[in-house]
Amino acid sequence: SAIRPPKPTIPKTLLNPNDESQVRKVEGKEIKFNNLSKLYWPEDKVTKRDMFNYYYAVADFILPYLKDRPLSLNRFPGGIHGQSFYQKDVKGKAPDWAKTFPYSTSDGEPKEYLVGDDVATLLWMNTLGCIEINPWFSRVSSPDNPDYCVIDLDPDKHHFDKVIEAALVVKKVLDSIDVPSFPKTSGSTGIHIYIPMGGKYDYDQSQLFARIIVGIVNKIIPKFTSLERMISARGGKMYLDFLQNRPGATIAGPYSLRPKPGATVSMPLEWDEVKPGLKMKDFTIFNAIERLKVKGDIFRGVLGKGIDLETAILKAKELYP
DNA sequence: GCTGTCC
DNA sequence: GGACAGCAACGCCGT
DNA sequence: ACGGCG
Ligand SMILES: [Mn+2]
Ligand SMILES: [Mn+2]
Repeated sequence: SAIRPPKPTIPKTLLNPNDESQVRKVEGKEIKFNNLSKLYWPEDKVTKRDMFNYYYAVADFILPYLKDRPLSLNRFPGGIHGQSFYQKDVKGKAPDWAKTFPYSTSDGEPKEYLVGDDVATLLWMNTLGCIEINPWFSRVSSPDNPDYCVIDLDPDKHHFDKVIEAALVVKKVLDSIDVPSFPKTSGSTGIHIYIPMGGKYDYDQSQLFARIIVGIVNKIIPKFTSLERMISARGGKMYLDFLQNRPGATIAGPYSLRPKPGATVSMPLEWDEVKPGLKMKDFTIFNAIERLKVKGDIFRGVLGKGIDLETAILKAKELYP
């Protein structure tokens, strides 16, 4: 029979429930785990140890979405209510076995992103206080060509039910032009809708496509959605964020924990689950693993064959002149 | 959260 | 060992 | 040149 990738499995927990500091070899790579009883989500009594055990358990499911992607680190060393900060440059700081991706900022300083690879890299990133995972939309082998386009629904003050309503309009528009789409909760307030691009186009083209789609959606539901970047110009409406499709920009990836009360997870959904009654807190560190056991990874189409942009844009122009 | 420095 | 200080994004675009 | 934005 054909060789196929091994089915994802869920291992036993990595860390014992007692010791505050533990050292483990993960696939031959040594990682130190400290302050394991620190309450990262105090309201939910979820500790840093729980976070490591979660990511270790779901690693098989998450890693395809991290492998070969530069990672923006969003660090919460003091837990979800502590001071947080971003970090991109890990030059000279990552373990020697970790992969990195060189880049330079406008001032010309040579720097290096951490690059997603294996479970050791994932857990080392977690030791820095990275609760959530923010991977690029493209991989180092082709950094200018995203694997997917994202439509990011940012509700501001709107109820989650309105996000669901907007998501279903996005779905209807994409269906009408025969473009596949994959929704997930953000774990914070919104919904992310991914469209597979297959690395065939660049970020400008991907963003232009997202702009076309949200333009159509906004024409259908102008009363509560906006395309304005400036918050003050949105008039309290939900932001249909297409600008996130640009080099170096990120959103929390699938199965990522979020630094929010409830210890929510950015959870991939079936479209038939996107309906009134769906709640952000339906998916948390407490039930995500059980759901993965039952449903498996329902998001992999995102990394599959990309759409044909010319055909899709033509159909859109035809149907929505 | 980690590293290096200083006592 | 313990107490510290220092350090940890980025580019676009409107004004 | 600065600040808002994600
Ligand atoms: Mn968002
Ligand atoms: Mn956004």
